Amino acid sequence: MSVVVRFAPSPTGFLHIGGARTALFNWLYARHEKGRFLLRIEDTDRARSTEAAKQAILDGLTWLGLDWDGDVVYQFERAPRHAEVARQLLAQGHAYHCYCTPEELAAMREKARAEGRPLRYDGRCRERRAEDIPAGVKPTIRLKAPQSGETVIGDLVQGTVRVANEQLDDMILLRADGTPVYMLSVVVDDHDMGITHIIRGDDHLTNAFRQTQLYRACGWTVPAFAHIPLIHGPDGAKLSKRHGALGADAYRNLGYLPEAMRNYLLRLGWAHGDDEIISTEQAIAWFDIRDVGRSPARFDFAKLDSLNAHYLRESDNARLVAELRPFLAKLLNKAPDPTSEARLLRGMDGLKQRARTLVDLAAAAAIYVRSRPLPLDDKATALLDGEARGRLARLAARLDGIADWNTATLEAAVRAAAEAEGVKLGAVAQPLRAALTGSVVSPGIFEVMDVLGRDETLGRIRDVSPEAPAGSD
RNA sequence: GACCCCUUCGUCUAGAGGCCUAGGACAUCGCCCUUUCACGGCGGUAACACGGGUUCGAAUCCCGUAGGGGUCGCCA
Repeated sequence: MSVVVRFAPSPTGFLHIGGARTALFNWLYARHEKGRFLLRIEDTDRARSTEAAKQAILDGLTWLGLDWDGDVVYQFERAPRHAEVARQLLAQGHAYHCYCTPEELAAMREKARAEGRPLRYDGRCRERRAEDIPAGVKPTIRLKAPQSGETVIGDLVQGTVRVANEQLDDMILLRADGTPVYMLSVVVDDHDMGITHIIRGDDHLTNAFRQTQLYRACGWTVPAFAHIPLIHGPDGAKLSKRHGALGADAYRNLGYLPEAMRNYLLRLGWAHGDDEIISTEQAIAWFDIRDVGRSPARFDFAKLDSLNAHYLRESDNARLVAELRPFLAKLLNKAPDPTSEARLLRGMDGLKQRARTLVDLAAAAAIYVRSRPLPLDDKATALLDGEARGRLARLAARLDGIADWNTATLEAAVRAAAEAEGVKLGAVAQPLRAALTGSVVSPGIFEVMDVLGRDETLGRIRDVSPEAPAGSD
């Protein structure tokens, strides 16, 4: 039997990190098994579902490279079919009308809570006689669930989990207004879509029992379940926004690469021996839902950062230049011009090994994009005292005489200058870096000069020279 | 409260009775490389929640305790 899985988010918010991992695991399992990965938008909550949230989810999946098969299924459109199944169950005697009002139900729960009993519906409408039916009350339809015995699910991640049927009550299938509830919609859709494996968050584990009862009542095959642990914050509690409970777009804006996100999320709860850097191809080849761990993992930005730094270093330079555009535009309030982009491409090898995110990279890359005169940060300013500026002026004359402008000739010139001044290389190189980059941290200085070219290099040095105050050129 | 699940270095994890003096990665500390910062290299600190069993032998199996999490809607 071919595997069919689905990712079924409700469009009431962005694609958060937990959902992204659920989608990843479903996608990997489908690709590994050469099955199908379907997408269903659970938009039955009309009040909370929004078009923007739906789009954010689709964009998030696309950005992460998790492509789905076939058309997106919208659950709301299938409400008539869900209602039909409920009425069918009613006709077959597997469900019944319940005339209890929300107020009665609330009172029932309150009483149970006060008496320390489980908060379950007592099934009082199961045997309600015709003359007892209150006038003017629209009934809901409830599942007539087994009252004894136990319901067992064989979960691919959690193992065999069983619960006594007394713990489960008769759930509502169809609301008084005739609309289906989530539990019904999910089961009907999963069945109709031919889902063979339901891979979802652990928070649905208890739902699996009720859904199993529903599958049985309908006479349908129960799919395999795999409830994956939730992602927690650094403190072990629920993931908060500050700790990473962000939408996919937020991670994108934070400068993370989709392949880094995939690798990080994959290793949260799943491992393949000691492997840490895992390509998507390897992930597909190795992934098995049975290898997912049972304990929840904590989200750790530091590890994500290190993975991102790795993928940044591995990235193609041209791609990075392109990825950098929006970050640079935001940082400098202008898009890089062609000259800058050419410099970025040449200087990328030196830049990318120093960054953890695209935001870092943009900040470092700004040295090739900013126009003169460069703003100097505090440390650079402190470094450029009168003595240093004097040395730079003398260095400029020496550089001007270089016939062939490349890292080797530049290094030779700067070293010769330091020697002539009777100082260590750093005493010349650091002020030079300050003048050329406005900072005391940058890629190798000879590389910077090479990328900048003769005119820009000399210009930037002149900007800080004693004779020509910054900003005069 | 009831039911269910979880528990190896700070974090993610390897580990499926002897290969464990518990391995890797991130983080952290130190050293090397070095014009800065990174990268890279080398090395260090650091964990089987606790208590009982079972067994010749337990991180691995069983029971209990503690801690954490999830679920108990005419939300999804």
